[in-house]
Amino acid sequence: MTRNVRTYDHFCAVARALEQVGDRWSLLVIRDLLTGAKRFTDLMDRLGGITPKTLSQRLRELDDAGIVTADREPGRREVWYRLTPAGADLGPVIGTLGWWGLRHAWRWPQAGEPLHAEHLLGAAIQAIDLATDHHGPARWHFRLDGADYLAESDGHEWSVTAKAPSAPADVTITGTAQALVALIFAGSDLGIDIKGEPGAVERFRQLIGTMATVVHPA
Amino acid sequence: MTRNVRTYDHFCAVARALEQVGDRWSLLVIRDLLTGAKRFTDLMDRLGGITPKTLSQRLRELDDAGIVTADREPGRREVWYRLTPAGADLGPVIGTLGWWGLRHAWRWPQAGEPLHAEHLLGAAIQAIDLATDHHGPARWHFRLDGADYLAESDGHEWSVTAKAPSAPADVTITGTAQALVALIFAGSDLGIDIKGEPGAVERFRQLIGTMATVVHPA
DNA sequence: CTGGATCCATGATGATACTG
DNA sequence: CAGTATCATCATGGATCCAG
Repeated sequence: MTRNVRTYDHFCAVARALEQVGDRWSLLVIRDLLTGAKRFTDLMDRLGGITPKTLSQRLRELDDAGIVTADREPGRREVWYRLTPAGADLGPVIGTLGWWGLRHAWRWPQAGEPLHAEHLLGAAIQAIDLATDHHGPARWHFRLDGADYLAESDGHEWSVTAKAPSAPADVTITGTAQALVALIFAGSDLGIDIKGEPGAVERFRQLIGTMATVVHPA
Repeated sequence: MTRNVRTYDHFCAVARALEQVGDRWSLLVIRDLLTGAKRFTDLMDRLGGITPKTLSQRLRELDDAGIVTADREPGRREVWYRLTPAGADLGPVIGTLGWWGLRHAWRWPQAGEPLHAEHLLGAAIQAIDLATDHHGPARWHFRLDGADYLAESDGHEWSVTAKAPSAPADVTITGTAQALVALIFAGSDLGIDIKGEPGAVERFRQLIGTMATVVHPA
């Protein structure tokens, strides 16, 4: 199988970018690597519906393009895929795409549709960043479905990382991704535990509902 | 032929957005409509390599998605395609994609590669916006290969429109797109005529070369 | 001449099963 | 765990043709 070298042959930066990341699934692979390195099967889990053939092909193409690298260590079975600096620079592309999708192509969770916490958190953070005037620092530790996520802002830029915080967070949220949807869209605390200083918890509660206010349900 | 309903079935704003605009050519159609309404054959010209079948299919899909509308007037042969407000909201997506492409996937113009002035201008404006600290207003009128373009900034946001300015511009640049490439990348004035107040012309000259400084040639 | 539609060839993707 | 092999299907490209 040779590299998919389908090009547009336009003298245009947008076309050049799409030649690298415009194939089906490519940007979703990058989306899932933005929160940290993942193994092949981690990606298979999150990219519900992709076939192993397509995933390995995309990873190889992204590697060739200098967007992804594969960490292989002798004596270890696992291969960890992570973004290169050029790959990490695609963050704003995913960000603007998600922001548009949130406002113009949203749909309520469908029956049987996989619900991954980090996809939800990515959209929530994007909505807070672009639709509120909150620009203070924040560190929120989510423990959802048994996995840890750290959402933090330095006052300018937000990030979501799939790991437990090394230093204590302002707010710790424990529960399921499903229950977090209910908190965001209905303000319901059912199945969610929120801990932290009263002021920080209050700020979190105010901000986390932002996503519900910008969605244009289809 | 039925609508291409291929979905990802992820509960994720990025995936939802890609279901609407992730098909091959879709974002390039939108790129070319960002500078103003175009006819079918205008788009065929700019989207070098697309087949009429694919273009009409994409336009129909984007229409169904509420991103594009077709203006048909009785007694007029032409159909003018333009972006809806939701379509215009994709501007930042094209912008970040082009900005990434400029830095990480640039390539010098290839022999026989079509060179369209508006694609060049879009990238130049993006580079000036993100790589300089120039945030004053500007109005530049380009007349390239016989077509008019207005690039303007209100001090916050840049835009490129494929039309002659209604009010006088600060600077008027006349020549070919090919010669503009030489100006940007080599500082060469050959084949380019620049008119305007000395201060405005000087600012233009300083800024227009920005693109050359951020490119990472492949 | 614009705005497509049609036919066929090819190549990309999907489904399923299987392996080092 | 990290893929590959095989087969089926569907989207896209190339060329051509046609209606208003």
